[in-house]
Amino acid sequence: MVDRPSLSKGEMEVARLLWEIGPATVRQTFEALPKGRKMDFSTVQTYLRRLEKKGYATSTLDGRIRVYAARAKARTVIRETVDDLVQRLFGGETFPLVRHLVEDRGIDSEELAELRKLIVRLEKEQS
Amino acid sequence: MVDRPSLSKGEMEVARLLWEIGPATVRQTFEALPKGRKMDFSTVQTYLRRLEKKGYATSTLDGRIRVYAARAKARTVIRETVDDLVQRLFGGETFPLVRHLVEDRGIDSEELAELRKLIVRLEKEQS
DNA sequence: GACTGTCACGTACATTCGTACTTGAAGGAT
DNA sequence: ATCCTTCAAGTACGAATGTACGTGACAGTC
Repeated sequence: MVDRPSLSKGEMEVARLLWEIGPATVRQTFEALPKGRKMDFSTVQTYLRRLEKKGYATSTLDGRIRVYAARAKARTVIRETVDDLVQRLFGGETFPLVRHLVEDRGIDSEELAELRKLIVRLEKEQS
Repeated sequence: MVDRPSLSKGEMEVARLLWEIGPATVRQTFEALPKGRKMDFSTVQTYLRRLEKKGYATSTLDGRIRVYAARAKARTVIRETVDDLVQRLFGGETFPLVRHLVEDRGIDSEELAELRKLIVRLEKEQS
């Protein structure tokens, strides 16, 4: 397990874009920003550079254009990040966070149904 | 809605302690650290000071001892913090985080059962 | 009443973060 | 050939962060 410095908030946003759109140039990443999320082109560039330095991405030159690709798997990074949050904000307990999510935030009925299925499945597996 | 600067990771840990043990001195907070979590006494002190400066805590002098108390409600801070994470790491979608939590982390059967009850209740409410 | 431990409070300091500008090369349009 | 656009790469820079030390006041002990 590589031990990477953890992601900063801004880096997280850009990393997510990389996972979403796959290998991409700075411009493509920049353009993948959610509307309403204003961030300078060169800021995106900086984040990508930092992601690479931290080991979360790689890049290659395609001609004179640099293409960045995620290196760490989304799932892994999510696990690490959420673990950290759970430790710090919930003292290591997962459940309160789950409760907060389903109770205090809008989960629509479709998602609720899906979630219920998931739980039933897990309960079966566990027994 | 007071608009506070967001909590840093270290501040989060200490804020959580304050919520957990209620109003407390630096020493009490320090001693409430989970075993294994080594943090200097004066580091705790700094975090408490910063929490106050950011508006998350208040303090009063009791004799010559300063007592800190949480000012922002845990629930609110958790909502803000988790909102931010969901935005950045999941593009605003709550469900993937919930799924990650119940799927990829150890949720024991007791918690699963409780969660199922919770969902059923929410489904009733929603209809 | 000198010594020792405990605080509050101020200060420190390297690192990381957020956010961006500058410079110079390269490629396309005229 | 010249101009504009687009990049890469380097640099910038104040604020926040993690982590802690120093100093001076007070309190309890011998």
